[in-house]
Amino acid sequence: MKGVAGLNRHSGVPLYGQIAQDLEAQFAGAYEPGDRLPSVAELAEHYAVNRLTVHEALDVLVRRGLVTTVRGKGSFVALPIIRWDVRAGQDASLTQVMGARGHAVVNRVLGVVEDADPGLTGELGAAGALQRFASIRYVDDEPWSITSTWFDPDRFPRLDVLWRDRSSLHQVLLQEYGVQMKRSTRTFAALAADATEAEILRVPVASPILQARGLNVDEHGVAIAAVEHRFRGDRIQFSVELG
Amino acid sequence: MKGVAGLNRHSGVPLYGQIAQDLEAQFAGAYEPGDRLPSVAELAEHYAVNRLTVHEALDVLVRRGLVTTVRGKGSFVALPIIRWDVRAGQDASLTQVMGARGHAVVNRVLGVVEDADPGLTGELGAAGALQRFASIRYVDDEPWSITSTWFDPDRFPRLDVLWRDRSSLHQVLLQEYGVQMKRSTRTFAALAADATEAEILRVPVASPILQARGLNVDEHGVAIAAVEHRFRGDRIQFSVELG
DNA sequence: TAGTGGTCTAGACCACGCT
DNA sequence: GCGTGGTCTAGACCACTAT
Repeated sequence: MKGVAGLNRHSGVPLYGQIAQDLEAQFAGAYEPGDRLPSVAELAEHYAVNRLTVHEALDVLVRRGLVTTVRGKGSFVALPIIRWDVRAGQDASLTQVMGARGHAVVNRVLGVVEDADPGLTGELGAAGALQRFASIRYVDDEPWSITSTWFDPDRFPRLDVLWRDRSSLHQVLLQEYGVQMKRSTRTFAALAADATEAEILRVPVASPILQARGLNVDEHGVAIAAVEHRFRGDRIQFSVELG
Repeated sequence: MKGVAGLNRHSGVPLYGQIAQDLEAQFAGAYEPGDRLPSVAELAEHYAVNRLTVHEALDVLVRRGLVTTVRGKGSFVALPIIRWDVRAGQDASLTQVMGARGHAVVNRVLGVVEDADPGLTGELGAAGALQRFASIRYVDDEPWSITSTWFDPDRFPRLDVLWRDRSSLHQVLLQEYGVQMKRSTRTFAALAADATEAEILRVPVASPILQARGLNVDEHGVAIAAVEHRFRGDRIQFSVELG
């Protein structure tokens, strides 16, 4: 069974690319999501290439989200991607939407720091420095997004204490300050995860990240918070009604 | 100058990751965008590691868009990312916006095929199969996005002929059919480029792609086209004012 | 202990750009 | 021809999982 798959060493296409393509083609039919692939050693023998070459092929598929590798266990066809529409309208927070569907959403506040970003301070109409909250959102114990939220501490005193380990910021604002927070503007970009983000979100370095930045306002349209979300690209999409 | 950079072989962090971090840190200060980095061989000697290990470090930075490598020439600090806000409101097409700023926008129609996607057919209220236009958008001769656009051929007969090699679809629709096309809904996701997309957009495989799907409507709010853009993540961001 | 994927080395050859 | 990055091999060692 050597070289049976028809690898071409002089086609200009690297062997690991050909192997990745060959494996991907088999995912439609021969493999089910969750199936274990042959081990690196077995694949290396099957394709008659070095183990490293197989590893590079798997690396391509891992970065594309088609394969998951676990050290000591094996390589697996990735589970079908669960995409959630975070419909942009109104006041529906992810915590509420997902909670209604029976998912456990936990928001963990990592910490609060002073941040004197002049642009954001102006947008929020603050007099002094802002408080920046860093938090991670987990859905069913899986990390989904990293969020930075900037508030004016003069407008929301003691928020750093009140928001500690409570899932929903929306709830805290409503119950403690009587403020109904809504999304106002959002800017979307596709980024690649750096080492820190990758570790927090448990994805490979350089995985796609959907970045959503913008402003949140109260019921009178007054800006009360600046937000930056970094969603795992394999878990979230964002829907918007325009104009 | 061997091992001078303080690489730690027993920290659990792979050497290529440490090297990537070390290089990235130097980009703020020691290097300017466009500067050539030392060659792989020089870096290997500097860090006292194998060439392959350096290559893996550069690979991380390339995938994150921080470094560009050119075979036969060298590795270079990537040029500053030009991000363009495609403000979502109204009828402003990218062609118009960029043209007004002095950039040459060319839209090349790759081809037209029949596509009987039942979901899209229903959304467009079409009776029969749709026409799917595949096109690539170039800004200053650089590929920026791959677009698929679905039309009802009964509503826009001969569009496949009229839109060949004309930059602006908006213009064609306005001049030939008297229709003012606007964006209606958009869904954003972050994906990883597959081999085909990567080649067309001239980016590495698995680079971040900002996918925007949705509907376009005429001045009466009637759906006339379904659209899917795949933007290079390093070239485009999308801004939206929410309701 | 055996099997898995992850990293690293030394060395080789290739494709490409420049001079 | 020479230097560049890209690919590939053979072999080694490691970290982790399961039994």
